[in-house]
Amino acid sequence: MEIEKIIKNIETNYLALTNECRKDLQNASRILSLDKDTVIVKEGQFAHKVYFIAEGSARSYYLKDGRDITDWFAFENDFICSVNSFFLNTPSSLFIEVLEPSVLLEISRENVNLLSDKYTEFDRISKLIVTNTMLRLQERIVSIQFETALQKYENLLKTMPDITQRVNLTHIASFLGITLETLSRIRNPKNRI
Amino acid sequence: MEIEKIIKNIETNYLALTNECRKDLQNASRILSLDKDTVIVKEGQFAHKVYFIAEGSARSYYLKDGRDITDWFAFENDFICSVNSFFLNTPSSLFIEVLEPSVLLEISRENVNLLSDKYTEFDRISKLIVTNTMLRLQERIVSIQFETALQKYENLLKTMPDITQRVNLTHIASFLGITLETLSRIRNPKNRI
DNA sequence: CGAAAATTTGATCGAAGTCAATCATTGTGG
DNA sequence: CCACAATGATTGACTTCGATCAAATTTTCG
Repeated sequence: MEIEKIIKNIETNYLALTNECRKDLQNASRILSLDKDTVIVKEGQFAHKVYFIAEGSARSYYLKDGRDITDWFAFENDFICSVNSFFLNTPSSLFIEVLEPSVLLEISRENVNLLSDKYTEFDRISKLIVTNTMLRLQERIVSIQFETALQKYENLLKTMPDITQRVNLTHIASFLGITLETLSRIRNPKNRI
Repeated sequence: MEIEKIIKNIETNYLALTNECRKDLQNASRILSLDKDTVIVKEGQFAHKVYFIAEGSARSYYLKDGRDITDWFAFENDFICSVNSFFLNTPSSLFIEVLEPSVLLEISRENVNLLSDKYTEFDRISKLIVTNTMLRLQERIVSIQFETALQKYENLLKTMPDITQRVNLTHIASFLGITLETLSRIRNPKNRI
């Protein structure tokens, strides 16, 4: 996939850019074509890049008492980064890995800031992403706090219907904050009655 | 409390402003002196104001199956707004009420946007607030998902040590996603052993 | 094909929820 | 300024959802 096409996708999914901004973004970006299971960010690293998923999928995860907990999934046209490291310039508490063969667009924080300062449209896009993320986190808190395991799962399927075909259940379970066993039982209609 | 003092507090807690920006902010703001229990935002309203707490405290809450669930607490030098309504211009899903006699600075979204466009420092402050909120939500998800009721409570006390003196336990319990009864048992050292 | 990984199924346990009653605190009107 | 509602918090008995531990089964892939 060529960089022009990817940037066009960003524009259709977020906001249109001026020609000049588009050109600058192109020069500030790098395409990564990655195999399944490639880890692109490790815990402890300073992770000052953000990734746009052109093709494939990725997840961020952390280790809590040795257990691998998925924090976030990203699919086509989503952005993903190590939030604390990218925004606070601290060592990453997250890992990020690609879940399928994927094509990503990588942009550094430095370039994001430069482009945001130079182009209002770009600043709008970056604000939009942060705001949307904040709102999704808000909704997720409500979901985690007051829904049963089944409701959480059904909720997830509403926003990401094909996730079970693309991501293994272990990751989905940890994302939902339930065990793999519970998720398995929930998915079996016999156990619902 | 005078508006100059309040804006000075915003500056010391966030970022310094130029004289011109400070003056514009002053003209764009309004002071509210409110009694305990005053509801300043109701569900269903378009709530395009953000409030800075100069004195006192406030909470946002929503009704889930008729139950009053606290979504967020704000104390001195915090900002609070109905996130979905302010950022997406949708009817508020939240109520906001003052928990103590309070002094708030009210600024409209329109003015926030005007000031952000005009002054880079102001834009930085607004980005800072959104980013910090996002990071706090992220941490809260981890806390909700993997901690026991006791750990959640102790966690809350770390970030807001005087909360139990200022907010009643019903609100604290719903904020933590536990029942009032559980919170009460947790707080009694006899039940810990 | 066979080993490793992923998922399902079963049995048991425990943290926190629910329902209900009691106790404590606050605040208002007579 | 007390009395007595009203609100807020505690305690108790019981239940339940989902966790844990363990084993079996299915799928994936070299």
